[in-house]
Amino acid sequence: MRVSASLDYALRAMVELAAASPDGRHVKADEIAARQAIPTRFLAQLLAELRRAELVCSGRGYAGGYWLAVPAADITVADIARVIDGPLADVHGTSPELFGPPGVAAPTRELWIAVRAALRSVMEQVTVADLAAGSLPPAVAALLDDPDAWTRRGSRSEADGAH
Amino acid sequence: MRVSASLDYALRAMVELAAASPDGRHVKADEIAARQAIPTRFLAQLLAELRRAELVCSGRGYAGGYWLAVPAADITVADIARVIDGPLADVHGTSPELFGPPGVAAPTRELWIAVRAALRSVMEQVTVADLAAGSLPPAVAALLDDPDAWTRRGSRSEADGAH
DNA sequence: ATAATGTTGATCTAGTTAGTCGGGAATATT
DNA sequence: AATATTCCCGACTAACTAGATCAACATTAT
Repeated sequence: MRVSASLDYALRAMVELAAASPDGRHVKADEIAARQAIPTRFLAQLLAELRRAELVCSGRGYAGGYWLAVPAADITVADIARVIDGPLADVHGTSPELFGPPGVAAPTRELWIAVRAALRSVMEQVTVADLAAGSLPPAVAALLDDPDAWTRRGSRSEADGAH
Repeated sequence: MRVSASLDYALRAMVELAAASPDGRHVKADEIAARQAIPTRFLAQLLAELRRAELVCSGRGYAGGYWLAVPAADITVADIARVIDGPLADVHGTSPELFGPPGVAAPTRELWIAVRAALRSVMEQVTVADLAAGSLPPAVAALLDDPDAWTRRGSRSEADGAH
């Protein structure tokens, strides 16, 4: 899974807005761009997409800026990903359930559906409120308990047992 | 997560080889291409990559073709994905654990690590032997029990409770 | 008015994806 | 030895996407 720059930027921007939302503050694009080291013009495009998707609101002029359109606890990472990157999972162009590999490879369809389900189990559970508060939901945080989760995996597995 | 044509093709080719492996049969590229509706020349490139990664072996001439270099039960989907597409997860260029988002967005790092862990929990568990046999490991098959896993998700969540 | 801010659409570059092609090298059959 | 069959390798292309920038315009508080 490749997390695009757009999604990373958009998510971080949303966390900034979530952090400001308890006070009802409006945050300017420039402010977010500076705090998160995001190219200003590029961020503006992303915020426009989020606005059209009605995840954020905006206002112009002196008191302008951006703020969340709904409570931070109601916006999941998956919501943002779908706005910015389209469907969570697709198998070279079609969605997994419409994908029909022939012959003996037919079960790869179930594989991709399972992958999507696994992805959803994280991305639909974590909200921008969680991220702004710095605490992931228990079911997700549990994935981080395994110290193995924090290490990069080599090209080939080393946990083959005897070989 | 976008599953590239390359990964889809390579995985299906590996399942074909796994299905032939109990008999020790060599399978020709053309044969796989025909059975799986994959462009022949393109498939040949992918098989060459898999050979360089020592997942398959090849031979030329009349009795030529491809066969698995190791038992099908030792080759996971993640192994193939890493050969064809590189690391399972990266956050616009760097691996999740090296990623250091500033300020209030810092916890997005843990998010991406959790996403990677979720991905691994499927892709490192399923082997090409499982796929060739048509039965996923119990822990993965459990993800498919929820009928929700089989449906596409709309742009916005409908499970908001009251709103 | 005017300065600050968001909005829109065009544009640009570099890289990736998906795929093709030609010619060569190895191997088994005849 | 000749030949048919198969894999091997590198170059090539066309289309698309990602990432980013810019100019001009619209809106709003002071």
